[in-house]
Amino acid sequence: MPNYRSWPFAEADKLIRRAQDLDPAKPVRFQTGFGPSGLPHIGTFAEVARTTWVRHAFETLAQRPTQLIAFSDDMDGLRKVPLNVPNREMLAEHIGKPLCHIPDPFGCCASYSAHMNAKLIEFLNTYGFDFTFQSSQEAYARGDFNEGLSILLAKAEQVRALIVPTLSEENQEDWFPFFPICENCGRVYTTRVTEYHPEDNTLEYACDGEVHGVMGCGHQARTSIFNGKVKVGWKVDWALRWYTYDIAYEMYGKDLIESARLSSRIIGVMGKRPPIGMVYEMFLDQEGRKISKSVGKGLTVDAWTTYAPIESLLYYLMQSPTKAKRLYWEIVPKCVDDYLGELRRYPALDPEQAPDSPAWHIYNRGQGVPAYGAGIDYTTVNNLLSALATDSADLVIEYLERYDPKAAGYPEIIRDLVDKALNYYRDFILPTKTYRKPAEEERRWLLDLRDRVIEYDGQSEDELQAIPFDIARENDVPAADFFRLFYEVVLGQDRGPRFGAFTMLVGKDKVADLIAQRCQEEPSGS
RNA sequence: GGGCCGUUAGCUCAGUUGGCAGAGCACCUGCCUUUUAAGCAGGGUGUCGCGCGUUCGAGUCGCGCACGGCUCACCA
Repeated sequence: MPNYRSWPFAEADKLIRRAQDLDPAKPVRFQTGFGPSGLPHIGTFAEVARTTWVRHAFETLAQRPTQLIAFSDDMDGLRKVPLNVPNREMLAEHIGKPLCHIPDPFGCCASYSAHMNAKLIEFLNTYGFDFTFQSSQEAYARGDFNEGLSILLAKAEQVRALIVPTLSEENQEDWFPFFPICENCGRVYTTRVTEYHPEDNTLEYACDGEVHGVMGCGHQARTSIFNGKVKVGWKVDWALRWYTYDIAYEMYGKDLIESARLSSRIIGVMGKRPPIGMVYEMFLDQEGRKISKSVGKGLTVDAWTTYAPIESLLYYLMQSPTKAKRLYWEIVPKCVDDYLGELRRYPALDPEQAPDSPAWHIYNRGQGVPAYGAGIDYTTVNNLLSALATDSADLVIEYLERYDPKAAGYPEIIRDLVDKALNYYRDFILPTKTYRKPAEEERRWLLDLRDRVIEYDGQSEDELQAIPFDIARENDVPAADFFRLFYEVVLGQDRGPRFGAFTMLVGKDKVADLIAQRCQEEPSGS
């Protein structure tokens, strides 16, 4: 078997050993988890993308079927109201209740978590990930966890012995792995287990706690632990999912290292082994701070894919997942160019080397890696765009194909680059353009330029290029100053393309119109 | 205090199994008799954070240390 070095294969190797004693008839399960209290963000995207790459590497090496479960913790209670959602006063009334039992603050779905789950599914589908969505609430209600819950209740003291030492002193005494949902007020964070009965899988609770200023209702009852009447606490929940679905692989951020360690010991108590785990680093913003889920700091997936090809984002996520990386716009162009470099290199790789190329992973195990032999890169397109000061993709592409005839051979990639660069130009460059008003003398020179361009009836770029030089010489103006005048007044910037080539491609009439338009505006602004 | 990551050119960072230290940007010089050029050609004396070790050979491997950052030490 070939010895691939890229990290998804290294992970797959570990998983192969882990999966040896699993039922070969069943798919090997991968999991990613989400907290539906907020909207999906780049961390979510990264986790699914990276897990998918390990999954594909594993399938390639092991030739076994796999499944990726995207698990949503929608039974978790609402602890505090997020800052970035509407109807916050309504939500405040529901603090302490499971997210799946709280109305949708956006008003369109059956519940708060249903809204977030729908967003998550939509988000992942947009990028074509293959996954099986699983709601925690549905899994509890359906009884998926009943067997595991029964074991946990029987071994509650052992679980307590693992968790309690990690808690603050005031929480140690009352802590119990199970969190009953109060059948009276519906809250899960205000209940306290008072007795438990492993022999019939029930427990007794009192709803007399407090969460963020909200008091329990005082209700007391005895309830079954099955079918969603009771959930288990966080680290126990994680172990329960691993146990129930035989999860063989799950990656997580470094902030969950300690949690994963505890969950691993809990599943050990339950009698199974934890999945292979991989720790990835957090994403940081430009100042090196962790990107928050609730605040829109740093670059979003949406922003990246609006202004650059999505493959460049995947390429970025492929690079060293265990290294903290700052995420801000300035890194994107380099990523795009590096990604294009991978495409250029790919066809020449030996079949044995190809699976270690980022392109192989990004394009579904090397299926459909597009050819790219042009020299055009994203930086080129951006520079050209700012020189041309145009919003016409066709014009830009014409220029590119003149510059590098090979570009015509890869129309899809070129078109995507231009479209994305144009989006960036429109949103960030164009609004900052300032068109200088010409002085009276300058205005005459420019109108002279316009007239001579209209009169010229040849097809020579060089002859067109000679016109501004003639005008500059005749009026005793340095050529460089005259060109800058043209750019500042007509294009709203201090640099630009060669006049001759620009005029030929844009069209004489269009250039003449632009000049006339800018020169007509009176200095007084009347 | 536990854990994780980092420290390589002015800046941002590559450096794959140990084998002559790299890229982009920035900056400088020159060129096309015709731009302040999406242009071309040149331009790098780097304590690879420090020390010790392994090795014929270490940016790379091992141990120790320093500095910076993040994360957990509430809760899920």
